[in-house]
Amino acid sequence: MMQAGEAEISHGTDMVSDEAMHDFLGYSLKRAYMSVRRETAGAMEDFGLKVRSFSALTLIVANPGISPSLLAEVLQMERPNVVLIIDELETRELISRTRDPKDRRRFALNATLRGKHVQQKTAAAAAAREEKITARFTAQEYEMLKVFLRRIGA
Amino acid sequence: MMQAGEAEISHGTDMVSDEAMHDFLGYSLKRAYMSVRRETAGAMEDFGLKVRSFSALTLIVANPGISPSLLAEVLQMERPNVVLIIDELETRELISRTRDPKDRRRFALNATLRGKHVQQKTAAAAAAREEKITARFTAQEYEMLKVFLRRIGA
DNA sequence: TATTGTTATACTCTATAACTATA
DNA sequence: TATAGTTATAGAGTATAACAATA
Repeated sequence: MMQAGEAEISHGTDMVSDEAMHDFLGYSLKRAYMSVRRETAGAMEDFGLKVRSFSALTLIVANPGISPSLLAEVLQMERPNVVLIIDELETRELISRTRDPKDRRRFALNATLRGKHVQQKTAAAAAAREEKITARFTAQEYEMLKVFLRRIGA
Repeated sequence: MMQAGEAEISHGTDMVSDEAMHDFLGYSLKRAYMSVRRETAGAMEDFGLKVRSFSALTLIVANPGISPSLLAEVLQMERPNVVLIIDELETRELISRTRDPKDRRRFALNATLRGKHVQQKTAAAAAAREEKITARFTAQEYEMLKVFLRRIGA
């Protein structure tokens, strides 16, 4: 069954659609995710951040003193990849890396004043872009959607 | 605000959470997508298919005679990448590639009998895995979720 | 012994440029 | 001149193995 707004592509006399794949929740989720990402990634790049750098910076702002290992766990990334992101954020002086005196293996990550500013600006720009999409929902629908997504997500 | 089921990770006396990122729809969508994908990717690999090979095979089964270019457009992939997937499916004799006599630049892609069988088995296995997750929803909730996702997706 | 951070590396996925054959 | 399919390649993003410092 065809749904309003679905892209159909002509194919001889017929139409081609991806309807068969929409039987899978994963496919619908990916399409939705990619659609939102296309919007927000642009906003983040305007401030020199990739999506994952912005995610890391946001979590460091929200969780001052977090260690790289915890950050990797929360973001569901491997430790070596987190190191690269932290390097980038530190080079741009958006965060600082200081030894934890209680456990000298660990680093405590903290956003600099500049980092906090960049995070705020970028978050506002990304949120504005998301509103292009979330405007398609009533407040009640949007709340339901968020609840549903968090019921699925790890 | 913390929500039921959210992962919290201890961090000194505090807890670390990714709550700040859930302000962004894109983040919640990605978490949900990755969660479903982890389930279904395993099922597909059991039948020797990657997620994208399965998607291509499914669309070829559903749209007999589709061309590589149309397949790329529907799957939102670049043409060169589709060629690799088609090569793989053809080598495994799951699809056939025949010249379109009306436009000899084009190929018509069709699933072989074997390809149709593999697609059915894989789809059933993937659907069974998705049910682990969709069981968290009432039928009504699940229908709403699908409608919401298609309202977002391209 | 185990863990944190790190380095180097490999693998997958995706994107771009340029070619050929057909139109 | 434009399009379909292809090739080669480059760039992200992600994953694994192994090491030094610390616990």
